[in-house]
Amino acid sequence: MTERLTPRETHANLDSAQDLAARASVIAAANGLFYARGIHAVGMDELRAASGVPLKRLYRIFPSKDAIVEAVLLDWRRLWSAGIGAAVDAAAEPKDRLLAIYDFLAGWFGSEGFRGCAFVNSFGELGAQSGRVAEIVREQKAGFQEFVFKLAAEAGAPPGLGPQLAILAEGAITTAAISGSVEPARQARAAAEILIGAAVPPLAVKSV
Amino acid sequence: MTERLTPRETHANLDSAQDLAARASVIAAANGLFYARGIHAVGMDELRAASGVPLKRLYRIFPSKDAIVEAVLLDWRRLWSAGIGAAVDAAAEPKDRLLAIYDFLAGWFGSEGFRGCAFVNSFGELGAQSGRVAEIVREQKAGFQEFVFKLAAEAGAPPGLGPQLAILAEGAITTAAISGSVEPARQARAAAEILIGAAVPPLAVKSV
DNA sequence: TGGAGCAGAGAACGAGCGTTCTCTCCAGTT
DNA sequence: AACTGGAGAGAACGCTCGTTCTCTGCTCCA
Repeated sequence: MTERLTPRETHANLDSAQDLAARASVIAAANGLFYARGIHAVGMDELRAASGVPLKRLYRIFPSKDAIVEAVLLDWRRLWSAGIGAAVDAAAEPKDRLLAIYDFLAGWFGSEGFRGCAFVNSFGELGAQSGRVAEIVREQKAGFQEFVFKLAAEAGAPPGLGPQLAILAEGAITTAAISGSVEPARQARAAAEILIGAAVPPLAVKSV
Repeated sequence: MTERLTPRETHANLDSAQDLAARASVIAAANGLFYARGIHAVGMDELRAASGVPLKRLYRIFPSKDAIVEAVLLDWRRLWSAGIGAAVDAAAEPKDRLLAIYDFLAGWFGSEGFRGCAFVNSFGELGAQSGRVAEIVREQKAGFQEFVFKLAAEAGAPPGLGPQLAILAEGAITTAAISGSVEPARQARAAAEILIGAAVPPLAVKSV
């Protein structure tokens, strides 16, 4: 497994490591720029300047801008899953885990540079032209629906609750993005509490 | 008031009428093309071909493409208000008027060429670059919130219900656009029924 | 130490777009 | 009937952007 490498091979390996670092740098830069300003609005030269990766190397790592867009979408998916997963896992009770979604949203909406759902924005901008973008966005949204669905099931709710809570979250994101207010998160949370209460009668009622 | 016009003035007036017709034709064409494919993706030449209005006249009527975008956004607002207004007015009972929103959405989601909310799409594509676009979209969404708020008030609901129902509608639109399904309208409707029921206890309860 | 090859910087290229210009033709005036 | 003003068609212009190419210089092997 651990073979001897000639100096040239070592050099080649170092190149790969550099490529990996450059790749990460490009994705990080593109992530921020695409989210803040949209995808067409950010040119390759700006990406080069922001990432510090020369154009030549950039095109060696990614065959085209489309490939960068795809990589960034996948990175957004990873970040979103990690963020909301951590927020939900910080709660123990099934109902609190559901409500943690909206608390997570409130924090996000209030954060610097919040500009709505990156997937929805990309879909609006490129979904009609790029099948790959539309596909990734669909997968992301289906994954979130599934995530909420499972949390709802763990709370003992009937299957109808999951989609309702997911729609509330989606609507809160869009509304917050356009209005620039954090309120939609609280409003969605209040609605979710009512829907959860209606779907999962509290045990306390039975014991009374 | 009804002055005599020289033939040249008459001609000038006819020109104005032609401009009006051309304006309507351009907006109608742009409306369909922008919605289906996005705004950057549609060039002025395509707009000329689709509307039948020569480029020269087009630029006499609208100073720039941005002006066309703005006119189309205002047209979308008019169409949306008229559509949802008619749907709501077809119902008499306050609660039914609220629920009519989601039935209207179901019909829209199932219609040919549905691609989500034109305002949200435009906002995602241009909101970061064009302050005017962002402004119109914000106004449109604020207007819809107000519309739902008034309907909720007429149903005797506390002020919290309006935003919740608006968020549900918004979430349903986005979810339907990405998933391509009509289901979100039904799911949002079901959630709305529960929220309305919780906010406005039925009179029947009092009479029992 | 001489040479080979690759990296980086940035110019160059080609396509697409918004906008303007030119040329031709026709309607209406004198 | 000659002329003028404007309309239409489409070429042209200038700019941006994705992508590729060229040139310079450095680093690693013999």
